[in-house]
Amino acid sequence: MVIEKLMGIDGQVYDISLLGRLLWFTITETRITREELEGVFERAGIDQKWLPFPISHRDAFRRATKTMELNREELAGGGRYLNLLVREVKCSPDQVVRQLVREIVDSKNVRLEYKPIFSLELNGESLEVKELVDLIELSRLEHEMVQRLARRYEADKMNYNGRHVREIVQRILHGCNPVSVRPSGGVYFVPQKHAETVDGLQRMVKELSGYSATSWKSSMHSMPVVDTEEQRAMVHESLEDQVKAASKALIDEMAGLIHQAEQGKKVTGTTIDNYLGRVQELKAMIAEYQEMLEVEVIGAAANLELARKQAMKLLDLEAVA
DNA sequence: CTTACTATCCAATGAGATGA
DNA sequence: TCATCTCATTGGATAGTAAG
Repeated sequence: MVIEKLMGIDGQVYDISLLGRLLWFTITETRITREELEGVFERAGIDQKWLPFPISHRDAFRRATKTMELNREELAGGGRYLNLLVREVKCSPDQVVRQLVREIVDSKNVRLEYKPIFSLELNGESLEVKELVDLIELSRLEHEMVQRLARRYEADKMNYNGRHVREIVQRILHGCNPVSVRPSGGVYFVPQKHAETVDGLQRMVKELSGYSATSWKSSMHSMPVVDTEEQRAMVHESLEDQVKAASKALIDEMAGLIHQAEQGKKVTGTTIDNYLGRVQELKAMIAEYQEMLEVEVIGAAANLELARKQAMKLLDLEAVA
């Protein structure tokens, strides 16, 4: 039982028992360099072990070229639309080649024109752009896209984006055994014992909001969940749903593996360890919540037991092989 | 072969347009 | 005014792919 002092709106301080926190966040498009990110971690008091891997040139090249794509830009004259597509042509350890393809949809004459117009190459770390058609033929839009590429690539090499940041947040949150309160995520309950980590996350997201690339800022909010019957029921119900869903996902995945194994495909020990690990993780989570809620999580536990049995069956398969 | 990462799909959501 | 739709955005899940 966790007792906290909370000030009521009447200014009085009350002793209140807290179950945990309800938290929600949104991470908007972000541009942040690794150095800046290290600074954010430092100031928020987050362990540097959660830092992402350095950005690879290859990925930066892929992201930068991907932004050259266009969808249904209406052309002068009417009835004709321009699409720009980026397609990968070659990928080897020292070179990536992509081509920018012009697709013109002509709805009046019911025709499709399709033509590679640029070759975009990454040789080692350096970007090279070669035109495949006469420059005269190029439209203003196409010119712009190509001109923007070099800067885009430099920027993407230096900066992590919103997706990266979201992943960092989620990885850290995962360690707090969160329960999604809404079916598709977005709002999480986190037990009080992880309140410190949640505080750290909130500090981190606040710092990160300074690096949002849009007018919308990243944000994370949380509010205390007071220990009442009603709140316990809310957490319990969400937990049951989540563990059932997670167990089912595990069972289905393992069923697929067992099927493959029966077809003669090898199932490696590490794959099985991976599943057993996930079963253990869920089990630990149920244990944590059972202790906290002082209830038996019966339905979910039963499902998890099924998952565990299936994992054991996988183990048997491995033993035979 | 495993791991990391991107692209892509799907569902939920909310704003705005449209029409009865 | 209200119901219905379309579109864009967001988060989650997953398949495919290249590096190590």
